[in-house]
Amino acid sequence: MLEFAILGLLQESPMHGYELRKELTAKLGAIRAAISYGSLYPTLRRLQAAGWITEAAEAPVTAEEVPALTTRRGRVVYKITADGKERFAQLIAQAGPETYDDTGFGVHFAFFARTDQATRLRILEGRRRKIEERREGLRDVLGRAAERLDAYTLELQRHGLDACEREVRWLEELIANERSGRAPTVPHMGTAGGRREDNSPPPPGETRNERP
Amino acid sequence: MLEFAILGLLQESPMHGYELRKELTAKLGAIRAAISYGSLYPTLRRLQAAGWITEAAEAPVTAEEVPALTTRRGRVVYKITADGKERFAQLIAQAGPETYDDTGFGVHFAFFARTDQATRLRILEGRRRKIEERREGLRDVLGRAAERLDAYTLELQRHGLDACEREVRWLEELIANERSGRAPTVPHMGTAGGRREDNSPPPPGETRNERP
DNA sequence: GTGCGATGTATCGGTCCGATACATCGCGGC
DNA sequence: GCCGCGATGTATCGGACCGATACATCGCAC
Repeated sequence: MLEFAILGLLQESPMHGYELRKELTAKLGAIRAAISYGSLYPTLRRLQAAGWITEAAEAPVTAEEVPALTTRRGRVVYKITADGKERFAQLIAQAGPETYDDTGFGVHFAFFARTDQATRLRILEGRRRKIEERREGLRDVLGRAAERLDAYTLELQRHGLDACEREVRWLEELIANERSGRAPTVPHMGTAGGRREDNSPPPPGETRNERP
Repeated sequence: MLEFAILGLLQESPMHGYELRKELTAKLGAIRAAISYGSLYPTLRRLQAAGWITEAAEAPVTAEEVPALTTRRGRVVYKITADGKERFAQLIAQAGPETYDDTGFGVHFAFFARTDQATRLRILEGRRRKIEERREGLRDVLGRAAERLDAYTLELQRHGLDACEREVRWLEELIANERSGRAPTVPHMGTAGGRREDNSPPPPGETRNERP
């Protein structure tokens, strides 16, 4: 998962570890807490060893002011390689079961702008199926095993069931949108305050403004 | 987390691994997928080594029919010890930051029937605080960094924000209920079909019917 | 000039997952 | 009668990721 996310982000622009973590946190904030350095740095090393990314030594400020007084290790900027882009494409294409669990789906969804429509559809439907299964499981427990469980556990299940039903509806809308051409923008099902003006969806596909 | 859940479940009745997993799945189905044997069995061994649980060898059928033709290892039933109960109480009392993350909170909540009211309140409020922080983070991104992100990422954030707002409301109701005496039963905020008849909440505290 | 919060890289132990292996039991079908 | 097969049951191994920790630098306010 981390591998996927890093490869995806580095396609937008080269970055060093710290920056990568911040961008990751911003992009994936909805689905998981900040990612740990304890996984980030080892993963970067692994990707580098595999040849998916390379270390692009940061040109120190204006290239002549270099203090060199200190060890001057400084930030290590990583950029994606051609092999890395290929790898990313391959990771998008192949969908294992982990593609549909909470984290896996979230990460894939976050990079939908780099995913072709057919794959987007496949992932959305796979996720829906998975959530529907979870929903049925919860309904079963709430129905059949209700008397075996205490009131708090039951309340937890109800809340979970509600979340499942809500997500299924969300996915339905996304799938419908996807089928009929245009990009996301579910019509604000929440109570969440004011949706800001424009937000016109870009055409599906490559969308993000690459920084030069 | 697993340690906590196992100790909690074994207080209700002795069980063997497989059964433990099923009960765990039923009780925690709302917050996480089935727990893996790859963590369950090692954890059982760890708990046993620590003296929190003991192996209560299953009396094989009628105690004389024992075939012994095969290795006859069979199921290993575990029961909690006095130390184990003490440990569980201690785990409830001390709340680290992990008590408020998705999994940690869910597991604690699932055992609220064994938790005193003051602690329940503390955990609910801690969770609310945490979710409010996540919510603010998402609002920030949606506000400040909106133009830097593609339409899909934004949609993901919106969905996440919606979930946060929903959970905060849920927690508010639980907290209000908790303060004014009686147990859970949030008034069915969902579209979720028919709530079955009674469901009268038991008084807070020990509630679950112990199997003899 | 000095302290302090943000920036930045890095490692270590521990928890948990997913895949895999293997044995037993009960039951329906042939 | 016996064969297969799905549910029950215990177990290990490699790998992913986390949380704590350590340490160095930079910019800036006091």
